[in-house]
Amino acid sequence: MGKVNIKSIAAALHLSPATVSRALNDSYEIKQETKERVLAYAARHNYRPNPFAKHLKTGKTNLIGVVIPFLSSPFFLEFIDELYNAVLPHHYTLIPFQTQNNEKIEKEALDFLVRQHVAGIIISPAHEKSNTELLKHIHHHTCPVILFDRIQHGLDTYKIGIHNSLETYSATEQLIKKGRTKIAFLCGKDIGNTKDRIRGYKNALHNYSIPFREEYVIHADYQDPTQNIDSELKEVFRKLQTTDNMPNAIVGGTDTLSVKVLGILATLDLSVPQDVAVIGFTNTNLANYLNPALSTIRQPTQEMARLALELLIKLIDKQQDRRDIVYENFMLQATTINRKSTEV
Amino acid sequence: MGKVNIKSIAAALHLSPATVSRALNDSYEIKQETKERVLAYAARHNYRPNPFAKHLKTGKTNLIGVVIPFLSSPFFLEFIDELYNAVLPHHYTLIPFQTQNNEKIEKEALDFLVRQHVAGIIISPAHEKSNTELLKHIHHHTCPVILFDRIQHGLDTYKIGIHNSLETYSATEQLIKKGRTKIAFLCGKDIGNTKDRIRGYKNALHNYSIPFREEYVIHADYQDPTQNIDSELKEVFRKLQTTDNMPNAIVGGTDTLSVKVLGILATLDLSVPQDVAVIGFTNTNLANYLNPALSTIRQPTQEMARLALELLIKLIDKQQDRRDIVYENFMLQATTINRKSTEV
DNA sequence: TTGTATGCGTTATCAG
DNA sequence: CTGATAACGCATACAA
Repeated sequence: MGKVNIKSIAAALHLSPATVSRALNDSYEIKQETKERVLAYAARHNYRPNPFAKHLKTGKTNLIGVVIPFLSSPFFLEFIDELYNAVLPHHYTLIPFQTQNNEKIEKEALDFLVRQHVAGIIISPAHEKSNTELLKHIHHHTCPVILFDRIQHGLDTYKIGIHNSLETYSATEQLIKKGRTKIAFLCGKDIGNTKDRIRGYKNALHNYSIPFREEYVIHADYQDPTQNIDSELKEVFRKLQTTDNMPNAIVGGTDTLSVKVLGILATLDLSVPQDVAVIGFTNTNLANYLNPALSTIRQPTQEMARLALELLIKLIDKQQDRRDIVYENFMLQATTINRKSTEV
Repeated sequence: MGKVNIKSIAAALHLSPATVSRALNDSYEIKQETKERVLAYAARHNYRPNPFAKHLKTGKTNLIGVVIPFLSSPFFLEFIDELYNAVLPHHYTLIPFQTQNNEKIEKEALDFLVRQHVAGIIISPAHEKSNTELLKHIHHHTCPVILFDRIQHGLDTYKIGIHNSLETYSATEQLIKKGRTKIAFLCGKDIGNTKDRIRGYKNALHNYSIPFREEYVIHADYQDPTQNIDSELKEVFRKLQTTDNMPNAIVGGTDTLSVKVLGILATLDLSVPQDVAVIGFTNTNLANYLNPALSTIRQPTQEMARLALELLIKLIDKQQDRRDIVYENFMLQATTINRKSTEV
C-alpha cells in the first residue's frame, strides 16, 4: 500500500519520471506502447495525481469560489444549486462561502479563496461598496471575478442581474390594475437592489396618480433569512390595522419576506387575496404550495447561474489583461407568475 | 508586485529561508526581535503562505468534505448552514457536494475529496449500501469519515441521527389521541430512514388497534426535492377522495413532502386541520408561516451538525488506527412542535 | 539563535 | 522518443 506516484510508477516500469509524466498527460512525443504501459499500470494501481504538487508547478487550479450572502435564501440556494449542475461537464469544483452580508466575513472568504489560488470567483457582494478595493485587486492581478444579483458595485466586470425597478414596477402595476390602491412595499436591508425595487414601486404609484405613503414602505431589517422577525412585522401590520390604514395589497421585495407575510396575515385574520393581495419577489419552489399559492416575480435564476459560469470560464481561459476588456451588463428578463394570492 | 514568499522575505531581510519559516511559525528557537522583523515585513507585504506547498511538505490540509444528497432539502440545508457556523472558530474549510442520491455522483465526489487530501469527511450517503467499500477504505487508510442522518450504513464509525421509528410513532400516536383513525403516511424513496419511519407509524397503529391499510402508505417517488410531483400526488388523494377513503390525518415522512401536501390538499378543497390533520417531518423554517402553520417533528439539526464536526475533528487529531476505535451511535432527541395543522 | 541542504510530487527545459 | 535535472514554496534534520 505504498504511495503510488510518478516516481514509483517510473521505478516499476523502468522509465524516467519525465516519461511517465508525459505519458500520463498524453504527450505527442511519447510512443503509443509506452503510453499504454504507463496508463495500464496507473489504472491498476489506482494512481491519483497530487493536485498540490501539480498546482505548485503549474500555478493553476480547477477551483471556483462562490461567495453569496446566505445559503438559506431561496434565490441564492437555487443559484448555487444550478451552478453545481452547470459545472458538472466542466473540470471545475465549487467552493461556496456565505458572508451573512458581513463585509469582514466576506473578506475572510476572499482571502481564503485567493490563498487556495482559485481559478475564478462568482460573487454577490455583501453590499454595494463591499471589499471594492480587494475585489478590484483580485480581478486585476489574481483571477477573474464575476458579479451577480447585487450588481451595483464598483468593480468593473461582467454583471448578471435583473431590472429590479422594472420588475417591481410591473408587479405594482398589476395590483393597481386589479383595483388595489393601498399598496404596501415590504423590503429588507437598504442595499442596492432594494433601492431599485422601491424606485419601481414608487414610479408605478406615481404613473397611476396614487399618492406615495411613507408608512407603506415597510422595512424588515433582518440580518439573516432564518431570523425570527414575526413579532416586529406583525406589530407593524397590527398598527396599520388599528388605525384603519391596512393596505389592501402588498408587494414583497425579497423572497424570504414574501413567504413570511402570508403567515403573518393569517394570524391577523386577514384573508388573501380578498382583504390583501400579495405578490412576492423570487419564485421559491414553495410558492406554489402555499395557501393561498403565492404570486411571484420569477427571477431566471438558472439562466443567471449558467451565464455566470460561462462568462467566468471565458475569462479564465482568456489571457488578456482584464483591465482592457469592455464588460457587458447582462440584465435578464424576469416574469410574473400569477397565482391565488393576487386573484382579484 | 513580485510574488512574496519565504524566499523573497529572506532575501529582503538578509536572513535564510529557514529562519523566516521558523519565525512565521513562531518557533521557540528564534529570537524575539527576528520574529518581529519577519512578521512585520510579512504583514506589510501581505504575505500569504502557499497552502499547496505547505501541504506538499506536511501532507495535511484543513479541508473538510461534506457529502449530502441535496442542498435544496430543508434538513440538509440547515445542517450545512450550521456546519458553516460551527466551523468558523476552527481552522477548517468546508467543501460541500451533493449526490442527488446517485451512487456514481457520490463516488466522484469522494474521489475528488480524496484527491484534495481532505482532513475528513461528513456524509449522509446516497443509500444504505452506497460506496461501502470505498468509504471503508477512505476511513481506514485516508481520512476519518462521519455518518449522519442516513446511518443505516455498513461503515463502522461515529453515526449521528435520530430515532426515526420512535419519532413517527409519537407523531402518529398524537394524531390517534386527537381522535383520528384514518391516518395516512406520506413518504419518499425507500431508503433506510423511510423504512424506520414507516415502522414507527405501523407500530403506533398496531398498539392502538387500528388496522393497517396498504393504500395509506403513499410513496411519492421523487428524484429531487424541487421536482414537480404535484399531479401524481394530487391524483392519489383524488382517488382516495372519490372512493370515500380520504384519510383524516397525514403523517409526512419527509420535510419536502409535508410542505407540498398542504398546498395539494388546498386545491382539493379539503381544509386542514378540520378535514385532514397534517404533521410534517423536519421543522423547516417555513413551517410556521404556512397556512395553516404546519405541525412538525423537529430534528435537532444544529446539534447534529455541531456534534458531527466535533467528532470529526476529534478523529482528525487522534493518531490511533481508526479500525481499533469503538464507535458510538448518537441518537439525538427530536421534539414535536404542534401548530395549527393538528389543532383538533 | 541562525544557516545549509534536502525533499514533498509534479512539470518543464534541455540534452541525447 | 526518452532521460537527467531543476524548480515550484515550504518545513525540517542537521550543521554551525
